[in-house]
Amino acid sequence: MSARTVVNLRSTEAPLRVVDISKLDFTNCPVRDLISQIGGKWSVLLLEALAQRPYRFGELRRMVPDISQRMLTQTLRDLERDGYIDREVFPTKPPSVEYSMTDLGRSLYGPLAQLLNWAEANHDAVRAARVRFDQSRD
Amino acid sequence: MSARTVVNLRSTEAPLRVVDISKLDFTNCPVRDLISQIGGKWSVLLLEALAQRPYRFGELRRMVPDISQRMLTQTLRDLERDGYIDREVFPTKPPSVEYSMTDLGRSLYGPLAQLLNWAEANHDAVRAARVRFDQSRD
DNA sequence: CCGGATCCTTGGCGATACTG
DNA sequence: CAGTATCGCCAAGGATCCGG
Repeated sequence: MSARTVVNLRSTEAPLRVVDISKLDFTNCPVRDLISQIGGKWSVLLLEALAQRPYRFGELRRMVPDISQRMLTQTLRDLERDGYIDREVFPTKPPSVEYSMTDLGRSLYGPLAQLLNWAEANHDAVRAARVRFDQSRD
Repeated sequence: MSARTVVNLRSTEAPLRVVDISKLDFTNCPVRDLISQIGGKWSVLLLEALAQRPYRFGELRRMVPDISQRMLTQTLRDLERDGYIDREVFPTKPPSVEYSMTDLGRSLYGPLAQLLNWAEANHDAVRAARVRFDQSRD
């Protein structure tokens, strides 16, 4: 494909994002890669918790009562693997493990928090749109 | 639960997000609600495309060759239902349908674009973290 | 050209039981 | 306390055919 459509998005204040539409093939795409990870059911919740301060495994488990032990372990491992959080084992008896955010994780949490704030601020608008849509199709 | 931990997150510049940990039960949570929607496999991609300019169904289909017709229809309907995009039918022959962003959609795309920019800027760091993690467990 | 209907596969996630 | 291992469900998503 020779012709490429490169568009520089502009809002009223600043360019938002430069996108090459023809390159959005999305095989091994960074955007897809990140979204699919934090799109998991518990990732954002755990990132929010650990953005506040470090927590131990059991603390997180109690804070999120409806998460299964399996998913807590798995989600924490995935976040650790991507470099967003650190895992430190204290050789106490019984052993305890503390999770904390890395610099990369805090860097992610900046733009992520903006999106979460948007979600809270506009939740009513979205729900109203849904009601309108559902009613208009009887 | 009487004792609540309300923390005001602060980076070096500004408060990022005020979170009440004990309220993060996440049943009917706006954050979960939005993330689970745009966390779909194609939502962000279509939002990016339509943030540039309106497109017709067939155009989107050609732009994203690996999406199935079914998922294109379904994702567009979900985005329309949430009020992010508009759908306009032109009674031509054969009929054509054009999709375009609403004001709400553009408002969402602001913070979303910031996150996507972060994803692109830090993709290498994340992939490096993964390699380190995988190698350290042999 | 657009999209609904149907069938099928995959993987995310929960539940439970078991170790160091 | 902090995991691991195993099983099974179910919704997301792909393939294909049909219909206006």
